[in-house]
Amino acid sequence: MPYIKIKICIFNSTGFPVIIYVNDKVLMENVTLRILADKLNLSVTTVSKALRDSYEISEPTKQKVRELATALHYTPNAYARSLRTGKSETIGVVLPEVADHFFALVINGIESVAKTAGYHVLIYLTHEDYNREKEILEYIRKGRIDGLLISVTKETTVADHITKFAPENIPVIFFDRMMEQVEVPKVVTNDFESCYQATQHLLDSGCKQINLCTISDNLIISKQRIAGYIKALQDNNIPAGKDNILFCREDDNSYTQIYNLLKSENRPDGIISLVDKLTLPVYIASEKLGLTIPGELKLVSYSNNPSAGILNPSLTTVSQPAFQIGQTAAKLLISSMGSKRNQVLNEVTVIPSNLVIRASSGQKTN
Amino acid sequence: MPYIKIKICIFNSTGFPVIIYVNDKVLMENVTLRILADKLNLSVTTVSKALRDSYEISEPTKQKVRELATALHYTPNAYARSLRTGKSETIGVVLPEVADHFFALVINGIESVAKTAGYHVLIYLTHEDYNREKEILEYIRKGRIDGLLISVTKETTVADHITKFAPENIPVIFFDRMMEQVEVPKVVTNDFESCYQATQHLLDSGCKQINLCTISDNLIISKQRIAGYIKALQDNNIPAGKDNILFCREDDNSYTQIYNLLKSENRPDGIISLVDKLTLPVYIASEKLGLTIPGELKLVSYSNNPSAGILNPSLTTVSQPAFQIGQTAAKLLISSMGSKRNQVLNEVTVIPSNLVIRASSGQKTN
DNA sequence: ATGAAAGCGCTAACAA
DNA sequence: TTGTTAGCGCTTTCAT
Repeated sequence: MPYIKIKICIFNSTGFPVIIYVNDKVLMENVTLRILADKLNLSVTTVSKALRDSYEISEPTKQKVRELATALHYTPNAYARSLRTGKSETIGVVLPEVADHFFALVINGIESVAKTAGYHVLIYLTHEDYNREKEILEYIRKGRIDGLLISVTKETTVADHITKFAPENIPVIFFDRMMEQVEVPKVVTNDFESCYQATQHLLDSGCKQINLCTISDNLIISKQRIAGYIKALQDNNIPAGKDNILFCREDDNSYTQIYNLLKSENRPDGIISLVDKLTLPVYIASEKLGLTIPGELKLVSYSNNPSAGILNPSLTTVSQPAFQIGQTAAKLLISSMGSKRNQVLNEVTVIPSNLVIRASSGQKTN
Repeated sequence: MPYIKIKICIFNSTGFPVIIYVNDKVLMENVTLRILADKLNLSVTTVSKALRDSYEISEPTKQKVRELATALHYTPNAYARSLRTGKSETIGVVLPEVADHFFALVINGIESVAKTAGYHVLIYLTHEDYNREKEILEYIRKGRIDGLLISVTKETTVADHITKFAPENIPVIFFDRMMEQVEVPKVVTNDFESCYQATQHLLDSGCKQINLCTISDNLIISKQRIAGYIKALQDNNIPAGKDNILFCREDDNSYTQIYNLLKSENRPDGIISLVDKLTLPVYIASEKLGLTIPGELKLVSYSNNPSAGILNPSLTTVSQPAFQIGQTAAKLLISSMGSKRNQVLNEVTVIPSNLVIRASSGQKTN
């Protein structure tokens, strides 16, 4: 016997399917409050209130409504609700890059909080491009998000595109890469202190000449780290100059630069790497040159890479509280979205980084 | 003279600010089509059509409308438009983890395509938790997204939560971690072939006994890689058994397991690591045991880590086309959202992985 | 305790 | 070429 399938679709005025029958069985029905109301002989208002557990509605009615709603898999239409209430239960996250362990962990933190609080997370990547950042903010400023978390690009120097969110009543919070001149809350880590601490640690381990390796950039966080490094040296009466800082431009061959540094006459006996990706080059260059770590060269690196402990020798790191930064920023944002039209203050939350001492800095074996 | 600031806000019925005056200057006005229409003595319809460059509207009118719109920074209200059209210009991405270089690159690929096509990207993380995946899909099924890109958790074995999207007319596409039984397009890489190729490569380099190292899991992609490995051995008349596969459970100390393997009587002379994070342990264990790579042990690893080339010796990798997978999946999704109610076919797009031969597998010096 | 009516801002069918 | 009208699905007064 041949199988005959009859499918009937009923569309609404917009051309959207409302009911689909397949062989007389209702396959899908776009369940709205209206439909629930009709089936129960109630008004839309009552159903709406019942589902939101209003005190105005009697218990038996609520019961009936809830039952039917779950039976028909009712889910409120997000657009309609948002249009009416002006809220979207969505927070926007704008950041330079997601293929970076630090930012990835921040996103995890944000997402965990958002999920718990019932918020959705829209993510936009700037790829360190200021124009793209501007474009994105323009694009999401109206109606898509209830709040914004942002970590600016290295290029960002003016903040017009960010301050525009205030009049829209969309709270903004900076995380990690903030702009001092914008009066919104900021969640950052203690870059000055952590680098001061790292420097002091190397000095305590016996280093006489410590170099900094970084990628050239304009970020406040880099400047603060450098300042912390210089301050620590000064406090120990060691002259510090710009020539002790190695800027490895991203497009250059950073390995060669590091190799040359370690090969030179006055090579350092201590290195602080401000970025993760310069760590491996230091290890390999040292091995090539027969320099032992931590014997002849001590190393500390900013890193959130879980393989730090497994390197040989294990790597002393300054590890940033990425997950907590994300969590904290998200919590602050969500609570400031709750308070109606109360612009939150220009407060800075500092979550300290951890100096995790392992073998590469010489105070611990293995 | 004291500075007096007078701020007047006018709210609409919902309690939202419509106009804000500060000292008689309009600071903000929630610009809608209605406001544009009133100021220009036109109807809302005309303005709407003009802004969408309709052929029905005269050029001078369009001109006027556009001018005022940009002058007042008009942006259409996304909720209202979505409610009316049933489209949100948003695609949802559900995946296990973002702090994983592979997935991070996939997201970059998706985002690049979405951005170009004018789509927003909602990201949800499952953290390998099936229940969370189910919850998330339930949560976004109504009205938030126009299309879904998903890579399932290791735990996911049933697909009810995914098939529910078809009747909502929301196209779904799998990327990387797909489910064979669900009839939607899939974008994957050639796991069987790539592992076959890696195995053959090691055999060609002179290996007699090749072991596989992986984390125990149920993913199809892992099974396919293992199958490819076994097939290659068979094709070379080498017996292959499960005992040549080392399962490093995530919670165990994988380093110790690898160390013991390399220390044992019948240690392998070739290793294929199916996951990035087992690479460094192999390097370190070899060094501890005085085994030279590639002399006594040849190594290939699945990895998207950019530092593969910088390891010593440089690491031969199977690198997955993560970015392209993201791009392709997003393109397919967007094109299938364009075609009205035409369910796309159950097609599988395979984007091949690359075997990047470097020093660790012995066919290349340096 | 329940319901009628208005309207969020937009688009689309249908006049004029 | 422009305007009138209706309505997407929901929440929120304000009756009843």
